[in-house]
Amino acid sequence: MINQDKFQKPYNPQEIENSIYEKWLSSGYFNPDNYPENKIKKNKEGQEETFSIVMPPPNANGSLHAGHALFVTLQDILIRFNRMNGKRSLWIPGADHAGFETQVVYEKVLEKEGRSRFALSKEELYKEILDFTLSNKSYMEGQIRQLGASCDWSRELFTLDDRVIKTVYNTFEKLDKDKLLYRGKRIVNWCPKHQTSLSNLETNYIKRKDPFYYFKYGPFTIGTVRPETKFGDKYVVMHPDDERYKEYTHGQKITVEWINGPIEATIIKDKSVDPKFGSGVMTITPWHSTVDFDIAKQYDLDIEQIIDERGKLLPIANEFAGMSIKDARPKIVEKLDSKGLLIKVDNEYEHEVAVCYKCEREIEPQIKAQWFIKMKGLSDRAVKALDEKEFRILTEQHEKVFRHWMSNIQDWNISRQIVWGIPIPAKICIACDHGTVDLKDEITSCPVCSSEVKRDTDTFDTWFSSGQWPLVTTDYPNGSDFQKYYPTSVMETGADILFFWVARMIMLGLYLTDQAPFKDIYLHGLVRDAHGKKMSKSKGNVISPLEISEKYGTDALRMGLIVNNAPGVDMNLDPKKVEAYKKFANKIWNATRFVLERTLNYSSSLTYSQNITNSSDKKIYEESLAKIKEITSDIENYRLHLASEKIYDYFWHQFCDIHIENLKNRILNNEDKISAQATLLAILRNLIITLHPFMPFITEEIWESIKGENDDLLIITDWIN
RNA sequence: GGGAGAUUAGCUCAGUUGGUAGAGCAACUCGUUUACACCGAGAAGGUCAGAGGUUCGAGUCCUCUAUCUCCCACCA
Repeated sequence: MINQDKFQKPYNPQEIENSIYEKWLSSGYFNPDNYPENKIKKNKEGQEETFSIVMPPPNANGSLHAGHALFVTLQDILIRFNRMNGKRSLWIPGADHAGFETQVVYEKVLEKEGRSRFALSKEELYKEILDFTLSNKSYMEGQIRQLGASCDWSRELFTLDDRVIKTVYNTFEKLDKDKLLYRGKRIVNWCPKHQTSLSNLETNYIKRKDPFYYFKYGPFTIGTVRPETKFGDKYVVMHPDDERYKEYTHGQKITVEWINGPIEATIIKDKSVDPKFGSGVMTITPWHSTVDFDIAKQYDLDIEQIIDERGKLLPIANEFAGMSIKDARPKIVEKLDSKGLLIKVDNEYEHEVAVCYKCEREIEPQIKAQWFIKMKGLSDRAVKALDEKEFRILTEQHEKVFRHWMSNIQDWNISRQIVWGIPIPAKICIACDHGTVDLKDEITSCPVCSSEVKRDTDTFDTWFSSGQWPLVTTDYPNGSDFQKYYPTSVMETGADILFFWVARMIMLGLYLTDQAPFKDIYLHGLVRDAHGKKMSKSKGNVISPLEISEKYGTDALRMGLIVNNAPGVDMNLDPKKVEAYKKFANKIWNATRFVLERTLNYSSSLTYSQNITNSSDKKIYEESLAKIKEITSDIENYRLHLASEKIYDYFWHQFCDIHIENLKNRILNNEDKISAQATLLAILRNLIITLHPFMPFITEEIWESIKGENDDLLIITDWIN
């Protein structure tokens, strides 16, 4: 029976969205276990067809932003489409504790309250961040629901759940056994503010002009922007073929006057020095420079720490000890100048300095004992998998970037000196600093020197555990989901975390299962404001997807996010565009009302197309089916930006503007009326089905009024094929 | 230093395998005709950055130039 009362009022998304979502939830259809058996497609081998997506777990440390709204929309469209196409479709939601990211957010909270993380014990800090994260997590889940995500909440996983930790620990141990893990004293990117090491990906480079100083160093001239590191410089390096310095030999010792009096310097000849840069001579500071460290290691030179973890000079700096770099630099230059050792200053020197990607404080390279994963073999396997099409990257430009990064990969530092994360299960020798993997917490003495050991206090880089996300969410290695849904169908996420996350998931997935964790990779770009500007709080141009959704409706927001927004490229979100799709929702609503008013004598959907007898009606019906076929093919090939545009255009400018306009006169004038009515109803029904993945709320609401007696919810209704 | 990409209507962007350019917004004219003014009808707007080339045919493929954007990276 058709209920048309509700169509007397304009469409109001706020009134229906919550109840529709509740209806879906109580139907159980978000969970593929509840999929009606008779609808499931089987492949040639008689196996059920499945479709699966692992949701990139949003960081549980704030509200959802436009990027989240975009990925929810894209993934929900794919899931709904495949669900309607007879596949058991699983979308696994999650929440990310987001280690360093969240700790940084929480430190800002502390700062506002005038507190410091360093005044808290590790346990206290962990507890506070956990409470903060869990409350954000439930808030965030509500927002994902508001966006219409048809994910299976019964399978939701948090990145600190026991199942995750267990898998991560086993992987850590396996890497150790396979000799892909080592603990090494190496130069790491050290952030003096956050007091932790960072991976290369967590550093940015900013262009800066700094004074470049030339100093007299014995018979040589050396150049530097960092005089404060030069206290311990007792090696002077030049290219072996540099004619200017041929009188000096490798290993030769000379005495030079330096900052705090005369020192003995040793000549090193090494090809890494560029004779064309400056004077072609440099001194090295191995503790605080990667290049210098490599040279020092090669020739087995002494390595001395000059600057501590807080960015202050150590006792080696004599009268400057305890001073910060910033304060000390001009004073050191002054002293060198007064000793007649300053030759000149170039104030126009432009270079790039590494900074912490969160606080922009200059990275202070330090030598630290950290856990590293050898990446070369893992990356080779990933590239081979790509070559052999074990998975594909749908956007060509990203495939190129991926290959480039993979072939230049470096070992991965997975240790972080923060409390908010998964503790590294290892023991460290107090005497020799040797690290031993110890999942069961049973090792009490160092296997190398038998000395006492302590627990490693570091935690894993978040991305080490996230890198195993498709495994843990499908319950690797023995869960039935793992058998059924791994490898997943598609990984849809932001192009900005291609290296952070996608690359690591591929490498770890291949390492553990010999299968890439997903078949297709769909990457979306950044969501910018209406004029292509990056959204930022300071610019005040942040568009909250939840506000937009409340104002224009979730369906309109979803359309605004995807129509004509091509995969892989940055996209602009213009509220005016969303408004246009709010009008579209209203158009759909009114068109439905009109069609129902003129066709009330039809109540069973099954008879619709059978009553199309007029030959021109048949033709437009066939044309509508052809259009749907085209749209279907676009969705199957991830061209959602085209599919959404086509369904919009067809509904409005063909179905409404032309077909309804023409047929309504025939109905009024009683010319082949039944065929005209049947045509309108049949096309409307098919279009509502086709629109559903894009605009799930309004279509489900309309479906209630147009479905046949034997039809279930639209979410589970068969696609038009 | 290395890499990837962009340049199409006033603005923001589509254009899938090469076949005489499309959408939304803005602006213009007309229209309240009984689904819808959150509307309809109509008109306007582009030598597809520039120059060469391949082709019967190029926004689409190739080369170069200009401008812009992003990513990666241990040159003192």
